[in-house]
Amino acid sequence: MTTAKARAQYHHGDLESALILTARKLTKRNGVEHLSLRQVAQEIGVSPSAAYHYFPDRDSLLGALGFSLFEELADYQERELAKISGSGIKAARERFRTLGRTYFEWAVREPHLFNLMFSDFCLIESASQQPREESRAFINLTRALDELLTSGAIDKKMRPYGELLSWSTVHGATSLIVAGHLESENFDAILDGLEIALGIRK
Amino acid sequence: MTTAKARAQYHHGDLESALILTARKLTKRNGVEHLSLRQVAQEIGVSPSAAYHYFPDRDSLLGALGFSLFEELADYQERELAKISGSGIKAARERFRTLGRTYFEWAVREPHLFNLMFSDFCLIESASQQPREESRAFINLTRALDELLTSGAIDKKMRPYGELLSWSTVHGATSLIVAGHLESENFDAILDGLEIALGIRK
DNA sequence: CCCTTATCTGAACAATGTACAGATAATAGC
DNA sequence: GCTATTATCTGTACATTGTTCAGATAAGGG
Repeated sequence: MTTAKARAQYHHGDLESALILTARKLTKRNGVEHLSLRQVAQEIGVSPSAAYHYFPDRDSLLGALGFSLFEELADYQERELAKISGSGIKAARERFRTLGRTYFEWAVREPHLFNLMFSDFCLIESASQQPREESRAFINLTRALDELLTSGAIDKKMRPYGELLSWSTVHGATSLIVAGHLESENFDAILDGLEIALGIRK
Repeated sequence: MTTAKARAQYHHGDLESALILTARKLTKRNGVEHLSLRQVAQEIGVSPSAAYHYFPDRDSLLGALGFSLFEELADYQERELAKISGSGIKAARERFRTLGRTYFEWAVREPHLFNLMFSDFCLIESASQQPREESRAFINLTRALDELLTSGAIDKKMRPYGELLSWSTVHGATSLIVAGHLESENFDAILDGLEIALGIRK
């Protein structure tokens, strides 16, 4: 068994993960525009060319990072969901709101990473991935809406619009706030409006 | 009077506009990531340094371009609005829908330019500008919602959420579609959902 | 122990953003 | 109409970037 330290000099051990992780750190700090492959390599202590054994180009590294961020967001959402117990109307509504709130909170906490997720770099990546309807975040949203329906907390007429309307509204409000076109304080009001719009009873 | 052609050699005449216009052309084609100041200068037939007499840096040029795009979008929306005459419920509803539809159409036609508008480059620019509530697009939206209210076509209870909910939903759906996370076909359904949500009567 | 293979280095190239000294043209004062 | 001032643009230079490729280095199987 060789320790990580022993092979630290020439063979890194897990350079691919290190590249993504370091790219995450630098993108978080400086934004996608200012992320350079060379800086990532230097931070790890490896030559710039080394990265090209794992990614064909810079865009591809950013794509891989972007994909991992969708998982990260879903993880966070599910951790927060897990804190809510019960199965009544109140719990169903709280779960729905938590999905929106966590989406927003995550984006505000990591605006540069959020921008990456919905930039051109994640286009090819997401195309080769499963359709968005099968993503974990989308499945959780569907579950929350179904729960609202079965517990009678949502307007039946509005249920078919549930996923698309919720996602669009939450994503839109979040994007506008992150982009500086809307104040943070407005988010709760928008979420209130969405709930009323869907006919969600208190 | 000196013609533009006469001074074409050394003094360009209106280099500032030319820089923005050419930046628009190249960004439209290649996206913000691949826009280079040098290419813009070369396309105009001017040295790279010349640009620095009008913009302190590349980001600033992109910011100026971004600002002009908000005007461009508002122009397009107002041109489309002007095609709708009358003042009944039907006209009011049509005007509201037109605002959403044009927002989306413009973004789909110019995805690279749309991305620029909501990127980091337009942060400082928009901060020094008037608050978003006074932008032309926002004023038009407020007018459309007021018209829906006075003609009795919208749920009074929903009116306070009108602007924020509409803008967030339309912007969100548009962003998700432009970013490749949602199919274009979904937009009309989302707009339908928004109308029902706001209690807009047919 | 050697030899194949995966992994990384080093040097090189073109392109980029940006700074700055100097050239060129327009303009104002006489 | 001449000259001095000013705005505008060029040319050169530098550090940094993405990317390529030949070769060095280490790991692991025979």
